[in-house]
Amino acid sequence: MRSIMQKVEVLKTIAHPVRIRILEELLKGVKCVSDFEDFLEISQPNVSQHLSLLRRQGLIDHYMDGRLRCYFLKDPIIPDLLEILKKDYIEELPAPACCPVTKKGTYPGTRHR
Amino acid sequence: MRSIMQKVEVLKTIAHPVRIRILEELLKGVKCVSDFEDFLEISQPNVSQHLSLLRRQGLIDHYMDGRLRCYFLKDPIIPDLLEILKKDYIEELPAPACCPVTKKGTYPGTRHR
DNA sequence: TGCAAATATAATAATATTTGCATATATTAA
DNA sequence: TTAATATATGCAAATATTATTATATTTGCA
Repeated sequence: MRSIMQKVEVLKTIAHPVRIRILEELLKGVKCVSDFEDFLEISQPNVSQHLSLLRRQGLIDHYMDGRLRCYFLKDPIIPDLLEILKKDYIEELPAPACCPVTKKGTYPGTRHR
Repeated sequence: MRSIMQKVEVLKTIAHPVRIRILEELLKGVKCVSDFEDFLEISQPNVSQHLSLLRRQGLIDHYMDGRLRCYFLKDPIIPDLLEILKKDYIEELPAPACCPVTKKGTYPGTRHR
């Protein structure tokens, strides 16, 4: 099981527009740095920076393909997370029945919304 | 569908040790502020701060129960995300066959690991 | 009415993150 | 060997996040 801090690390690592797009792209298959450079329209050093953060966190890995570096997904949590983020949720969660007992005792409650 | 930026917002909001613990606790049921104060052993303003961020992002909501504020989960993505974070993954993802064609052409590749 | 409990808000200070830019390194091709 | 391509690294400026302290608001009750 991941510790709380490991969970936080994974989430923080993914929580960036460029990195989400990199991961979504890697879900489709292997890509090299210059592929991302075109696709994301950001500078090469910036692409490398994001890739190397993702790699440090163990979320992706790469192999050498001549002079290209081919990146691919490594941590199995990624496809699952991306799928949930893509999913359409229609309904909110059911609001709990009013009013469960809390530490301080129960009062007649009025719903906020 | 959530936009990229909405995905980033959700992830960033969850990516904090205190907020993960708040959400995990709310998964079990309704809790009021002072419950969290004891449970998390942080100051009341700090609890309120995290709760109000979670509420601003639409992840939780509350109702009044006398002078208590009872918080509960609202966004249905939360239980799904928490479940995935809890899950134990044994194996890494299978490494892709070496070497798919990339934009720049294919070279005889050597695996990095 | 007025007080106390529960909670929220605001301002601040400390810290962490992100970004852009310049430069360094490594490999290959000519 | 040199030029070109691919990638990595270091650093400073801009920005964001966090915890803390002080203060405000709301509610129930005496």
